[in-house]
Amino acid sequence: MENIIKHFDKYLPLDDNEKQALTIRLVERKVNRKQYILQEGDICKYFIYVVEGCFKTYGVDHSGKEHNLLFTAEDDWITDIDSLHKERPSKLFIEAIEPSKILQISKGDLWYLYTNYPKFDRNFRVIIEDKYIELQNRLLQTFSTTAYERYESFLEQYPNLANRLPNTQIASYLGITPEFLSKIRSERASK
Amino acid sequence: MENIIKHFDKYLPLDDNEKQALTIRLVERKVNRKQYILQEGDICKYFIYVVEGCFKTYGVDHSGKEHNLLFTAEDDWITDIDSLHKERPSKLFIEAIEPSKILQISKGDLWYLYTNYPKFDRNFRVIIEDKYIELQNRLLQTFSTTAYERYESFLEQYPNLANRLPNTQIASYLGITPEFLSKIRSERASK
DNA sequence: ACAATTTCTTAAACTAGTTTAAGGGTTAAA
DNA sequence: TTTAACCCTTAAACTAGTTTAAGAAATTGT
Repeated sequence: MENIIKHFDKYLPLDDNEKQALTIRLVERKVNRKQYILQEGDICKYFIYVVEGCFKTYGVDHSGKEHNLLFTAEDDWITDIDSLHKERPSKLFIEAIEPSKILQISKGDLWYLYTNYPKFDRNFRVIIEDKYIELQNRLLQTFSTTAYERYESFLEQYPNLANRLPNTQIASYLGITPEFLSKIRSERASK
Repeated sequence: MENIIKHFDKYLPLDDNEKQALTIRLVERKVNRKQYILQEGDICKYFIYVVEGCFKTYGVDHSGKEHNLLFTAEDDWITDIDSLHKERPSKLFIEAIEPSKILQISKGDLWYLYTNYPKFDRNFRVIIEDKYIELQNRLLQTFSTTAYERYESFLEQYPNLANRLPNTQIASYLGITPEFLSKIRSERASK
């Protein structure tokens, strides 16, 4: 629980009341590698804080291929906002790629915090704004750079994740096939 | 000003105090076709509500090509959240593609509303969540469909914009060249 | 420690989308 | 009402990235 309190210090720090209100509503869970915390068709019920481990969020296209939208590691939040808010079936899978520990808060509890402790409205507004920025940069990059450049900047931006993830997953994140990533890597290596 | 009040009715409706606090902080501006309300390198100063007209938000790659991230028409919001929040130079251009009318609120005034009228924290949280969902769906689609499919679904999703925009702009939004869009269109027509 | 599964690489044939070029059509401003 | 700027289309040559296939290497569960 310490981690998540420290996490909020980066935004508007919580007072004791707010800390208490938050912590009694968080449920800790352990998640195994390859275990799903959300599957396509489910209605997403939780906003989730990752204490340790790593998750991938992906969609599956009509030919069955997976496309990684994002990775989420320690001290970051994950959910399907679309499904959580609109209470409609998710189009996404969220799967642990390492043994992980999470803190989850249900939609009802989160709504309770929003209406009774306005600071949560503020903090989650900023958290989501940060995620919006991340996504916008990713989209811009996807349109305006080659796969080679995207791989370079992935390595720079997530030096930490690059070691922990199989190349198949990175390829899916970059929007290319693992075979082509392999080619990029061998070109890179010969320099 | 009526429009924007009605707009908030879709979220948590504003009471008279809040309406007043908002409207005295909004500045109305007319913007000509091809006029910028944000240019690369600028620090974005406003959160903007589009009363009428239409804007494109795009980035320019190292070879000078434009890539449209999104279009924003009536009764929608536009800004560069990244630049506005972090006060760093924007990577984006926001340009009117029709003569337009906007209501702008400065960062300082918006922050004032956030801290003194918590309902704005709430409402803007939800507005940004909706924009996040939009962007996420767009990214997923970009990865998992062909240009042909993307064009089809653009026509479905924005029947309204399809007539108002030149094909060059649509191509840039779809992430393809105008020449290839032209090919897609002629294939479509021959069916 | 072993068997099973997943992952990585290479290479050849292929394809979706780009580039370059050129002609004709439309819009907008002087 | 002419000129400039932009827009749309077609077509041929090209290229970034895919597909298919197959073998070797690394991880993982038991």
